[in-house]
Amino acid sequence: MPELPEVETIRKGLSKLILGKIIARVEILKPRLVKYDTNGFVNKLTGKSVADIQRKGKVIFMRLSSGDFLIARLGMTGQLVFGKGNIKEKHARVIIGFKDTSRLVFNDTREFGYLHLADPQEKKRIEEKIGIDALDPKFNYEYLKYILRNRNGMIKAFFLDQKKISGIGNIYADEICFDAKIRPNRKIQSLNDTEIKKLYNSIIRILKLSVEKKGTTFSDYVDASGNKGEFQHYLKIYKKEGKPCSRCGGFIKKTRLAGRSTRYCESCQK
DNA sequence: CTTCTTGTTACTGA
DNA sequence: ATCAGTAACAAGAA
Repeated sequence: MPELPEVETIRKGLSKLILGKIIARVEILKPRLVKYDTNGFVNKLTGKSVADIQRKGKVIFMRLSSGDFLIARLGMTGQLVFGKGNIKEKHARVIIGFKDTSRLVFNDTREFGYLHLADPQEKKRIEEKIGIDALDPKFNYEYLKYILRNRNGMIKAFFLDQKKISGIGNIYADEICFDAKIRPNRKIQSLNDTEIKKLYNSIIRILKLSVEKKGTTFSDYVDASGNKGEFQHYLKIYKKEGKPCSRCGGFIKKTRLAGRSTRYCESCQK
């Protein structure tokens, strides 16, 4: 579920809820979802606290008081929910209990996400493998044009590839293409400067608006306090197949692209 | 029963 | 080397 706006909402929420709290115990319910060794994971967390929380693309980096990083990848259905007392979570995979008895629970129904403890060198290495964050101030129109040069895939596949730009997933890729009036299957080389500019503006507009609305809740996504997002009420194309296009009344078609379901308006997206 | 799902990676073939 | 398509991880909804 979580793409950039959802992960950013979680990051902001956690930053208000857990910074400085001393970790008293760590319960690993699904060892497979902890990289890499279970004992080291518990030992390196116990007695430490989270000093600050960063994000790049869809990845959360929690810097510990020790200097190590607790890295969270949420996959499709991962959640990081803070709570007090006993929370009955059916799909809890890791529970981090704080000294004051509050706790942070990593839930993940489909188990595609994982937690990872890394020293500063490894954290840097992981961070460098991820492309520029789509809301990084350094990501401007010239930057997008630069990373698109010499490429010739379909624009949506490019957006989904986290090594080029990070943070855009299947929902926002379709919403961005719709907003820019560009078909998701357009070849990169066929895009002129005006179209690249429109795509750039749409990336920023859509992602910022969704961060404002605290992300999209379709099924699993909740923020660090367990609340749903609001951006699902603003979606224009995702899951709208069969309905008339809100912009032009045209037919919204569903296809498959880069292995993912893809929606676009046959009339106003060129 | 089937097909679908917000992510990522490995593998295949072109 | 680059690109497109598929399966795999696993669980649940329709």
